[in-house]
Amino acid sequence: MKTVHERADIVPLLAEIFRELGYEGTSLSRITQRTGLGKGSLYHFFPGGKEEMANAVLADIDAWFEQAIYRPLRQDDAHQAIAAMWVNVNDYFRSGRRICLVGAFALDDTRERFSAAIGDYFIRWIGALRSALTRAGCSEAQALAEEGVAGIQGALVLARALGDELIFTRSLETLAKRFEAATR
Amino acid sequence: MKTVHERADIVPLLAEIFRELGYEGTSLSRITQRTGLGKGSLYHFFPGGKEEMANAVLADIDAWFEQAIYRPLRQDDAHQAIAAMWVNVNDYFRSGRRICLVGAFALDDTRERFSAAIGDYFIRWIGALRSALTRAGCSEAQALAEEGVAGIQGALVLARALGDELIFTRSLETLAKRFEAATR
DNA sequence: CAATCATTGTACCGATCGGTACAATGATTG
DNA sequence: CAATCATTGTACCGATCGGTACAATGATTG
Repeated sequence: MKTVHERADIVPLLAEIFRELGYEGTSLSRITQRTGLGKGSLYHFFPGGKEEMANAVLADIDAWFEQAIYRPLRQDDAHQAIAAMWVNVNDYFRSGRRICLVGAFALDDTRERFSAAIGDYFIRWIGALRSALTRAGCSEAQALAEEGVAGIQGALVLARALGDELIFTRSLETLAKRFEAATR
Repeated sequence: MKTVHERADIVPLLAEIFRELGYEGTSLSRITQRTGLGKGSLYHFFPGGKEEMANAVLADIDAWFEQAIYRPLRQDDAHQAIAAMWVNVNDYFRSGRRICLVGAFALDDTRERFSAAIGDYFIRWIGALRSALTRAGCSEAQALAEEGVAGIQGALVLARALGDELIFTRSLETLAKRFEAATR
């Protein structure tokens, strides 16, 4: 028997595995188990092996954030885009049950492998958020944008460390209020 | 030739290795290289292997935070203790060049192995900080304490991701100002 | 229908993994 | 000085690592 897959369907599965196990903790045998794809298929779609898989995942994540978060922040109504960001981020990270793969990669030496993609992700997020804040009339837009993105990353760490979903959503609400106060 | 070591001298070396490579990324051969200790010594001091080494590191970290951060926050003058916390944290994390091992462990599935120690670390940090904030007259002490600890963790992620030391120190200063505004 | 070619499963590779066994070493103790 | 015992270096273990080779499969194309 032979099941045929498409590369695009595999990337989200890989993302979830890397998220749970980290780059070093993700072995090809685990990938085989959880995706149902043999090594033949895996290396057919990703000739560069594990590193190419991780790069594909990072590109996929970047594309999602670009269309769902960054672009609205840059182009749409500033207040609405910022408000939408909190909602979308809460959904995307499943109220803190899901972590940010980019943030996790940044913490250990897998950062060296993907430093360009990792730096880009945060630079663009902060930049887009600063843009919206500036348009909304915030005077210290850069500092507040950094604080917002850092706050989200920190809330993810706390939520995972405490096994507490509520703390993530609660942290986002606190940040949202602070942003509202700074843009009126 | 034979060099004799003590267990207490090894733990900080192990801490630095785990910090850089993560739990899964830290192999015994890397430990051997960087500590200069052979497997014989390593398993003599830590019969439980890698897991016992990580536990020893976590206990060491906990002890340092207890005496340098938590206890002052609980017992000393609230304003002074909070102000000292920002300084000590900035030093300890080397302005963001060093990461928080506990936070990093929380993000992937090494959390399962050490969940008790990881949860404890953050519970006690937040608790001690809340205690100081309450004594200083802050009305929303719990929320602000969570925001402070999360802010530090997030700032570490950002500093590493951007390879920017300044952002960490700057984030701490922003948090410090917010705390001062809330306690007067 | 025949030929092509993307996709797959399996067998296999050397290197490294975490861990064990144990004799040699040498400081400490009586 | 002799005996003890913590500490060490080395050889070795099976399991798993990431990766390669390649024949078999089967959908797509002409």
